[in-house]
Amino acid sequence: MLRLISVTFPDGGKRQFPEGATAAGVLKEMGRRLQKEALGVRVNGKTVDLAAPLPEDAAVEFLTFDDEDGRDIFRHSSAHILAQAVKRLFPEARLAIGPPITDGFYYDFDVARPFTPEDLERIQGEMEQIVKAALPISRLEMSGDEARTMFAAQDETYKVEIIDDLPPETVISCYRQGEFTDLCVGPHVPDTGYIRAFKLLSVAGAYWRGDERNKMLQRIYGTSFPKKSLLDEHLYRLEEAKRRDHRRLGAELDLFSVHEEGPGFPFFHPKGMIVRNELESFWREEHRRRGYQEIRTPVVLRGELWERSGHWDHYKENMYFTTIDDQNFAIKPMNCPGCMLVYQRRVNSYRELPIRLAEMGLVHRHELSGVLHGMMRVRCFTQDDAHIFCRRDQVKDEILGIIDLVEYFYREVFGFDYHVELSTKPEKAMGDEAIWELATEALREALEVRGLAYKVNEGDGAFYGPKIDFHLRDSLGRTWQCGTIQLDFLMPEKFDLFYIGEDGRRHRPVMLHRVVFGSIERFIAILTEHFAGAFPVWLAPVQVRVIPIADRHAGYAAEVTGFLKEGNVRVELDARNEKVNYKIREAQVQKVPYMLVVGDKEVAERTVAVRHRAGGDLGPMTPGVFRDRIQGEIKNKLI
RNA sequence: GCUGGUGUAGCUCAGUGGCAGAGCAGCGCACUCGUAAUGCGCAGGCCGUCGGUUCAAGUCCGACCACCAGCUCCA
Repeated sequence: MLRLISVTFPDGGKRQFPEGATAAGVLKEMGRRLQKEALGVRVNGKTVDLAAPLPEDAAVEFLTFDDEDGRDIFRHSSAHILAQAVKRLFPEARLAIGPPITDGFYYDFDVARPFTPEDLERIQGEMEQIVKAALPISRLEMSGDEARTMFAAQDETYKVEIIDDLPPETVISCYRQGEFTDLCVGPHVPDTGYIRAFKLLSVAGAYWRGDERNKMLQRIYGTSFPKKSLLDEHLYRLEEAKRRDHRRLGAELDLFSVHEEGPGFPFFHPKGMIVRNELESFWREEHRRRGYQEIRTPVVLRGELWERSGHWDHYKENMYFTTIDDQNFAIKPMNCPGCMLVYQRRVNSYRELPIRLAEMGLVHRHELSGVLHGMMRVRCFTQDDAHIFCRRDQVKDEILGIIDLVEYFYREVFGFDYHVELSTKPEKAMGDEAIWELATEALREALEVRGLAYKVNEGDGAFYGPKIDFHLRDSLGRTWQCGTIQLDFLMPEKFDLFYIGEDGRRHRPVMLHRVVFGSIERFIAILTEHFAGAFPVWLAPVQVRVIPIADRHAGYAAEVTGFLKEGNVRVELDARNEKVNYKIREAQVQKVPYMLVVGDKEVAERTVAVRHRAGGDLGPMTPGVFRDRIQGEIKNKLI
């Protein structure tokens, strides 16, 4: 008598299948489209191979390339094909790890000689053979001992190391395709023929287990898709992203530059300064409104101060030093110690707390040469810093206030998408466990109260305290830390800060470090990429370009230009002897929001023909109506 | 800092041992024009830097510098 098992589908439907049925078997009863597209299956919440036998009561959900888990299975199988190809061409290569990543996959190899671009082509060719052969992929399970023996026999030392790190009783799974077997939890697609379209993109060094003390392995990056058209689309998107790159746009729009003469020390051009100044004045206005007072502290301060603050012990690798009158001075890498001196200049009362001291502080940090990246990662930058000194019972409200401020900036004013991380105590830290615990919990609680989703970033806090980080995305999807809130019980201790309480006694304040933009440089880079250079009108270096059609219209055009200038609009007159098409093209390329074309008709009717960079021809308007319109957009910071 | 790649005109790029090139931008002249590039002309180079090989180096070799991708690190 054949036993039956019950299978439940995502739509709630149930069906019976004979015991031992697999998802692949079930799939045969489903639509043809799904049969073709299913890559794996989620059974009772766990993703497994299509070939895995189903349990008695199975809620199944087939995974395709449209599901994140489906994509991961697909890319993971792609990585195995890469490893197989490499082992065929370079039998002495040792395998490390090869996971799926957001837009593709990679595999790390230990090889005697780094891969060349020509090697990559050969590997790509070999992978094509493997795909063409459509080798069935099967799962093997064994004990840790068996697995260790097998991989040791193949001299796969990294695999052995991974196995040794697993609890001894773990059942080890491997996946085999043709002559190639890899240690892997899976799941995988049924055969190598599924990986129809793929491309190896680059090779780079990567440390084993991400630790720079370990050996550097060779990592090959690739991407793969079930259809060639999707691959082509992806490659096209990468090209498009390059057009949004802030380094390219920074030069094209004449915003900023970096030169060999100052690696990592960016130059701001007149147009870049307009964006910067607009951001700063908006920032000042908003901070005044929220009870901050602005200060400015020196860039160079005595070495002793940095010993007291703990920077000498924990941060000196990143600092620049100098000598003045035979005495040791440091260029500030952070603004906090200077700000402490300002707090300490007088005795503060509990009535004054919280004291919020803000500073657009220029800091210099020695970053490793290999990490410099346009304006995103530089060696000198301006932090929109603030240090808040408060009583313990005020901490939570202060944190909430900062979160509110960051959300207002990011979401409402700029329309950014961002994610939040909670960074905990790093290896190199000051202070004891208990104080870190207290500080970390305070931050966590604020996030919970606020209902913000966050991920925990273990060991990534500052040396003086844990932090909440706000990350923004660049055009290629890489994320950059911008805003941060850091809770610090230690620095006030080091500097013996106090306030006089209601009881007339001295009490220790708590200090919060925070930035909203993070650094003006990085923020402008993110802004540039986010808007692809087409800044909102309030930030646009040139808001309007007036374009007379022929010489005889220049007088009226100048009149219109003057009228707008008086209304505080950043306007340029393009009176060059060029065709309208030419001038419009150039204004478009420069992403100028508004172009005002004036010819015979406009002169006669005292109007301007308005063209918007995205909206096209908006028709005629009087200069007055246009000015009201653009001033409204500027005032409301319309995105 | 590490691994790989790349440095030629302001920008994008040709030039694989034998006279340094093109397009765009710039400048000049003509055209006076209606919503994304008018035509003609002229200029513009320490071929990243330093050293080596060679009769001869943009080209081959070495070191360094900068940039690009990634790793590690970070606002």
